[in-house]
Amino acid sequence: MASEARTKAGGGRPEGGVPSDPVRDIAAAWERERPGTPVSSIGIVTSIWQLAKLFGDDRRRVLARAGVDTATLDLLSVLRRSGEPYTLSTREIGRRSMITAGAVSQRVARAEREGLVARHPAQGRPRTVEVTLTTTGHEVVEATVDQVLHRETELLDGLAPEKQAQLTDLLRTVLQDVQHRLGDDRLTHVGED
Amino acid sequence: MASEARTKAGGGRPEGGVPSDPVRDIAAAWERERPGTPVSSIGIVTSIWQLAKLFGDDRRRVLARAGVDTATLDLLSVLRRSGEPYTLSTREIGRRSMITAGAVSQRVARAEREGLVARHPAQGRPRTVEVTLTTTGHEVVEATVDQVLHRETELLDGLAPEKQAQLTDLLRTVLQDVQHRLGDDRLTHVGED
DNA sequence: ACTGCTACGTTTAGCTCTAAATTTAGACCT
DNA sequence: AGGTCTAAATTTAGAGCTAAACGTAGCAGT
Repeated sequence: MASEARTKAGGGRPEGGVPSDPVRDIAAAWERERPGTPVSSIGIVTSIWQLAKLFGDDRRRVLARAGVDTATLDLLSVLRRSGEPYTLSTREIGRRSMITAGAVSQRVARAEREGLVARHPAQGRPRTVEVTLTTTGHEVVEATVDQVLHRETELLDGLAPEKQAQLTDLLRTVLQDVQHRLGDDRLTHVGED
Repeated sequence: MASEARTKAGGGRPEGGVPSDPVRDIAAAWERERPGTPVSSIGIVTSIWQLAKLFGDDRRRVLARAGVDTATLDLLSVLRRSGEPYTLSTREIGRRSMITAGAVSQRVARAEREGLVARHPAQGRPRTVEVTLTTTGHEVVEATVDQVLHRETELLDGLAPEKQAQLTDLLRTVLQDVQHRLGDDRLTHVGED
């Protein structure tokens, strides 16, 4: 029992023996405990989940030093990237950041409180609110984005460029496929607005 | 402006033209707006992030129907997988689930309130608390795990088995590498205790 | 034996998210 | 014109998480 990540791989001791593989151990544990458990997705889903956690935690720490939080930087980045006049509807922000309308409202409210964005009703399109980057908000993006992206490039440095390209391709394929299967609704009305 | 995801790909309309690639568009937008921005990590990090979000949201919806939340199922699963006697220290739970000690305390408290786990001081090891699956907790795992894993297998069905294997391999490599670079501290004391 | 030290778990404050209820203001019928 | 519908944003309730402060209890050195 409790053989997971301990049996013979040495659980991380740097002795150069058999390389440990915690994710594979999870699938093996399910099969040992419940033969027939459908484990084939674990090697992909669990790795993705753990990588997202590692990258996310790291990004939070990097940004904390600059006094920003990840949710706010995400909002500012979406606006910055959209180009002049750095303005998007809240609806569009939600779609691009993959969060609910309520989350958009709260992100915008927080950022507005700090003077990073401004809100105003859209011309011609009723019931629509547009969000614009302020000068301060623009400055915050410029001061932090490179740091974050450069840091993440470093973290991936160990993987040969060729393999990085392979991985990028595979992930793009999976992402598109999964989006389709998850009823696509959040992505069908892209080209408009 | 706002050419992101709009320029010519048609933004998801199923017309069979140039396939849209929202992640690539993000890198392109940074380069257009801020030439020199280090965008090389985006194809990997952003895809991982979005996939984690899609899988996570979907899992939450699947589990909501069964009246469980993802954090609780994660706790129960770790215990279930560890095998008889379905018991782990809170420390070990935190390490395996990649969450802080405080988060473990809260997860365990919630699950204990619902009668899914029990807490008791460890024999022989002072200051250590062990958490055990109750019969009810065991039943909840059995009733839900297959559903979740099967669903995720389905979501990945579109990718040929060969490519799934390739992806699994690449992700394992990256995961190990990134963990090393992130000072490893959370993983060095694995085999012990 | 006494005094810090250290390793563990818990509690607290604050942030962020989702889902659901609520508000708001054009648009459509008759 | 007046009532209903609908599409948008916002607010609210509640779940989770992290970081940091706290409590606690063996242990080591003198």
